Amino acid sequence: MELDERKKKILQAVIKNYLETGEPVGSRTISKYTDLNLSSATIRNEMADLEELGYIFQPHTSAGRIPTDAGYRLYVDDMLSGKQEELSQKNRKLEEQEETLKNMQEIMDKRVDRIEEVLKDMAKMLANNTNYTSMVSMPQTNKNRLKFVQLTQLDEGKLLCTIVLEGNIVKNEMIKISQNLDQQVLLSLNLLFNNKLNGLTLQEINFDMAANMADQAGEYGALVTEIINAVVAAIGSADGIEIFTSGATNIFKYPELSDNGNASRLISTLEEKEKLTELLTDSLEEIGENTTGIQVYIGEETPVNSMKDCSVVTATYEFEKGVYGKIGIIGPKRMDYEKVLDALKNVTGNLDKTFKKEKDEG
Amino acid sequence: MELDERKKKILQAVIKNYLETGEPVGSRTISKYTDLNLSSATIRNEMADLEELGYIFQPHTSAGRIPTDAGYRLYVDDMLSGKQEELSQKNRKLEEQEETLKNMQEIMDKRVDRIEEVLKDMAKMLANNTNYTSMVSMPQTNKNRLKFVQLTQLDEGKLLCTIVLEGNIVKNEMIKISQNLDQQVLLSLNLLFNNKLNGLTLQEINFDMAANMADQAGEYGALVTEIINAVVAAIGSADGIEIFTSGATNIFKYPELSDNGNASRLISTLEEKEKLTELLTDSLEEIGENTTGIQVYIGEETPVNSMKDCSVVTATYEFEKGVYGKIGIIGPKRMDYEKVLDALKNVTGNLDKTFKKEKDEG
DNA sequence: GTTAGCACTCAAATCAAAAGAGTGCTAACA
DNA sequence: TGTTAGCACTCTTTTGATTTGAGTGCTAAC
Repeated sequence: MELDERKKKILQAVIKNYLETGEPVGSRTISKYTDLNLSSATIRNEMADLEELGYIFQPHTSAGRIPTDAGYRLYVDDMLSGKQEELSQKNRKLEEQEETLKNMQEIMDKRVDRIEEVLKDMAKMLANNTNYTSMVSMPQTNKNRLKFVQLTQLDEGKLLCTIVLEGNIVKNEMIKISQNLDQQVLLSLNLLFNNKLNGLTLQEINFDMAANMADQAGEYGALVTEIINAVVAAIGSADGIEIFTSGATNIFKYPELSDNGNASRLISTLEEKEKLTELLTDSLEEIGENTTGIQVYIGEETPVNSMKDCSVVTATYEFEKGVYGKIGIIGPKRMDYEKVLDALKNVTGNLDKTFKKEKDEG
Repeated sequence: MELDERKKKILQAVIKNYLETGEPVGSRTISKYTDLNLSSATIRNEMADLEELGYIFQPHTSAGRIPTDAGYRLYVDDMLSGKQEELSQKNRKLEEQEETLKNMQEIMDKRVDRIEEVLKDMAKMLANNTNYTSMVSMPQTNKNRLKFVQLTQLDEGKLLCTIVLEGNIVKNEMIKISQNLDQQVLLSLNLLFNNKLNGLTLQEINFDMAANMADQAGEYGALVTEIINAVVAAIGSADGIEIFTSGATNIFKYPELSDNGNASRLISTLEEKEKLTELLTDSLEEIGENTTGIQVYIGEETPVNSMKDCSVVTATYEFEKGVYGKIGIIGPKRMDYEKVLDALKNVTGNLDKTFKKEKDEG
């Protein structure tokens, strides 16, 4: 048995209907809903086939059908392959997105210096707009270049190390030192670091270089090593992957996500954030020019256990050349994929533009 | 009718029992539970009186009694007045707190530079330990003194302003400037700011001073004003009151907080955080030497709407002289007040010590 | 290949009855 | 006069039986 055109149409009708209502859909509904002009009996036969093929299933004997993960997958892949895209996009843009776009502009016009703020606002807007939960990761710094280091003696035995990365991400590290430094020494250390480390990525600051610099610093060798460690830690520290979430409570709008202690588990994951990194760091390397950087996890496909009843859609934005961040949506499997994909494309597009502009003028 | 000793004992018994079980408690239970040696019938009479006095009530005719807000209030006030404190504290210390204390030490031994980290860890530990939700506010900066300002030219037209407050709270502001500055000017500007503003609070940096400094700066007057504004904004900005929460999902352990959409409302408040400021900024001024800085809101007493079924206990810690932060617990009205009060006292005590030590050695 | 018709299945809603916890009140008791 | 035993009463919760209704699969006819 294979999936002919009619079966495909019926499957799509089932899914669309289920997305809207959240109720299992029966043959009678489809018989009216589509323009196929088939009786419910015929639809029933076809649906039995679709069930056998693994695209839909019945929660119990006397209920309508619900899409399986495979069913959703087919549906989403179809959508991603872009056959219906132009059409739907046009419709949406006109109807809904108008105000979305206005909001977005507003957020972007905000002081652009503060990426964190921008991203948080973005997440909030996305969550409000889609009625799902959203998450954003700060641009991954592990490929980011060091732009500037500034050492300042703050107290006896305390050195404030201000580290600026390409794209003006600022980090502060406090270093405890055993010896006190006079202004002169501090100045030359500052020079040393900016000369040697400027423009380097985390990977490029390797052991050799550190040893080399320590040598060069003579009696301050130990200190230099200490400082390099701090810089490295600041840039690439494991908790460098900062993630913000928004709209966690939207999950209460979908009983399948909030009943039976699911809410607790889900919100726990959102609160702890560690698991989210799996969704937002994964496969950054795989992104080529040809793909959109969009990834869809449906149900069991997600690597996060508490989200096996969810679908997760993530998209990649480019902060600057080679430095990416991700933005994602978490919702029920019966989410409005079309809307979500549109919204994400929109947002990442805008982010890309904003950061590019920012960079050009800076 | 008044509240004699026996009634008080019975009320306490009712509350204690209810705290443990979460079920309405009946006369028979009390008759056995207490050492009063009274029959259930007698207890019933007394309970009827207590109900009339407004300290307990029946959810329905054939159920046991539950404490009212007033009942809880009496109970908590009694506890706060410290009559039974010594006894219970000793018991607790021995039984439970031992590992708590060990945890705390561990957290405190962490790099102390990072208040934010310390506070977050503290909140997490508190939540885990009490099984309630916790929140912490960063020390209020609006009374904090400026310690150090550092201006750095970052790009064309961009000035990075690193601001360190007493207690080593570091903030970064990015300032867009119209004119470019050479190294020499930057140096003297740095000197100017550190000479003039060092050690001042937000209040002490007033208009006169700003005008004065602008005058003194000659052709850079406009720029100086711009920078002072940035400094002031950085210190006192409305979003300066940072709040961290932890253990939000603990509310699912208490049906009265999670049923009927309560969970959604509560977690929403925790996520948005704005409302929490009402709990964590309120009445900082009222704290004298004599009080412990502990505040208990029971049910309707809380200023936050979504928490009318909760009790909130907050405590104040001293970050440094005159600079306070707060730490709080949100739980059901039937929370274990004794445990919570102990835990909070413990934590604030430790925070005070840590920050004092930190300051002394710095 | 399509459809009408019908028997069948099973979840969900409805309803009635029973169980159980706890009370208030009365009458007896010390 | 305060305390207690006893009992009728109330109201929630549990349980079980019945009904309802949506939807199916199958068969036979078109």
